[in-house]
Amino acid sequence: MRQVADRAGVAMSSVSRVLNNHPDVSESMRARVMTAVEEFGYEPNAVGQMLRQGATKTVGFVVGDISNHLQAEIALGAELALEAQGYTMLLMNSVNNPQLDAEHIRLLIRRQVDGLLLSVADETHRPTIEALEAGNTPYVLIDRELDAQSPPWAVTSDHRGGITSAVEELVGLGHRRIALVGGSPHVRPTRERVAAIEEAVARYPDVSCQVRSGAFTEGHGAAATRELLEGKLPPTAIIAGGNQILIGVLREIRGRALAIPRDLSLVTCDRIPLAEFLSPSLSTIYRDPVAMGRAAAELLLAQLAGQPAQVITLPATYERAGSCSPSPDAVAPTHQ
Amino acid sequence: MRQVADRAGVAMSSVSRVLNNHPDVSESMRARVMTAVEEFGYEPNAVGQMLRQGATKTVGFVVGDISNHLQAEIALGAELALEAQGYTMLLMNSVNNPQLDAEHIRLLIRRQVDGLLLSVADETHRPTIEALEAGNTPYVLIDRELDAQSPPWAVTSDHRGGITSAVEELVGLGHRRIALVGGSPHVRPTRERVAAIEEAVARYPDVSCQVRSGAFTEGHGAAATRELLEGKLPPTAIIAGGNQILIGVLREIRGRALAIPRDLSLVTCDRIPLAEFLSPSLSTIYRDPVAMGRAAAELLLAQLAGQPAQVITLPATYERAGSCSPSPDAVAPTHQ
DNA sequence: CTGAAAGCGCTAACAC
DNA sequence: GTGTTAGCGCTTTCAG
Repeated sequence: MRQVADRAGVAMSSVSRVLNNHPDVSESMRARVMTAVEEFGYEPNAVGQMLRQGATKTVGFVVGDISNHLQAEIALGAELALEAQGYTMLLMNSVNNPQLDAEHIRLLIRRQVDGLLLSVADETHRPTIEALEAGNTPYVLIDRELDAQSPPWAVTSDHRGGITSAVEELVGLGHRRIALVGGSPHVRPTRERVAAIEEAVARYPDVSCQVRSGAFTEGHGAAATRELLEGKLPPTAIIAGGNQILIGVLREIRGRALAIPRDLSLVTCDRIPLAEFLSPSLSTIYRDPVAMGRAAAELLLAQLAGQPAQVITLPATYERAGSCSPSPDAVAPTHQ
Repeated sequence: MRQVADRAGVAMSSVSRVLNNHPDVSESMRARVMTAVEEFGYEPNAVGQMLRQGATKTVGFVVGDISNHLQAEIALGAELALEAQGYTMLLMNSVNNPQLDAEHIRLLIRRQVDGLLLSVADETHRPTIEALEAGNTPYVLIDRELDAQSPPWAVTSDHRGGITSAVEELVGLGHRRIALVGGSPHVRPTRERVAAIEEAVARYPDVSCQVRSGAFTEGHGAAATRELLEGKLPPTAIIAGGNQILIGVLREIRGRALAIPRDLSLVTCDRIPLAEFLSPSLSTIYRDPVAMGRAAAELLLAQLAGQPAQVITLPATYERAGSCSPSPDAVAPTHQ
């Protein structure tokens, strides 16, 4: 910038004013400066600006695993919304390790991000909460609830609504034993889904549910499914609580040569690209992850603009497809 | 930091030395400083360090669309490798818009990233190349070839190997008309695949291929498939050049109620999570995207360390599955 | 309307 | 070993 100023024969402050569209600049000044800028192909150094202005126009995103389609779409939605407002996103994968969550939060705060978007692996992990409260960097939670001091800013999904609709349909189809293979119990989605299925089932005296929380992994999906199917009263319908879990569930079902939906009805949470081509197609509790990411970004920007805390809840809707059919129990007794 | 120095009764430079593990610090100094650091919970401001040191320990990643599973895994591999060396990743989605690629490159350079990882949408887009040559920020191409001045740093996939194996198997199964539904012709993967299928087919006088390049979209996948199947000599085997294209191809095939592999054999490029549960399972030309991302990150770090330019090529291997069977042409003439 | 000067937080020379 | 000082690139008072 010094170069540009010298070349144009003006002070650095004038160059700065021109580049920042300050109102008090004469046309002649603007012209001379711009000529010099073009001549050198000068581009302002953003790090200098950050230091001076105390703002980095950068947002940190702590995500479990970007290779998970749901999280990738959330990240996409957030990135696009942030970019539209001149912000850039620093992405850190915590591979569902709560310890890494906390380290990443600290690192991002040291890097002076203006705000954080958080989809942490464990809401109860103390170091995570401490890292957040030590810095006073604004943050928005993505489908998480933290036991923190400050009023919560978050975008959440209406998992209860989705699960409730699914359970009602399954009960209507005659299912009396429904299972949920959930992910980590330390995050909101699992807790909400568990609560919802238990409440929904409680409304029908002859319907029961079995819940297997654990982790958002194929391994847990498979192990829980095995356990359920080998139990004394195996469920006639299973709800898989996420993409990775679904894969484990499907693997176990395939290994037992069970036919969906004849032997077992299946519902999954969150859409996944090829699902429409499975036969039968999968009943899905859908939410719009790009919209979630966008909403999270907008909440963060609102927070940065000084607005009061708010939580946005987005819908999760049950979409019936071919993987659910009347329970064998409901039809079998009369025909066999 | 001033606070910490005052509290410990030492100079700021001493605090800096302690925090950076400079060899020439006495134990007593270290102790006093650390006490003060703990007391205030002091964390160094990375922006100050960046400005002073002229390095940001940040790498920019320009990606087409992070919600594409292949690219998400590449990003994951890169991020993990970078983080291990203390680098952080700025992610920008260009939604396959070459103009955005160029803008993102300029923005990242203004932000003083130490290097760039690039998976641009169009290798021939002049502004992209100009943005790269204007800054002299090191970069590594991810499966791209750019007509630039500097010697190329890149990680590439051996698409030729993968396509060649696939074609050979299909020919062995009796297929004589093979089609490739490719993505954008302005990127290396498409060019390599096209060249490979044409070369492979040229070795068999009675085998021909049809190529439909276009875009990495479901729409192109569907449109190209329709065109091929409605043509005079429809192919008996199709190779889909990517995840999105695959979806379009499958949609079109489903719409025509064709059975795979009876009516049509299908091969796809790049693994996608649920593919193993399709029936039949999909023959796939596989490459390890996490390894690609890791390799790209390592190349960039090598470049930053002053090593000479290199290109790493990773394998793409054909994995046979249920979606390929003998051609109807090969068996039909004798039996009908 | 424009220039001079201070300073954001940090580290690396250079003195002592 | 430790302190002093300068300056990374920028913007923003404050004077004029």
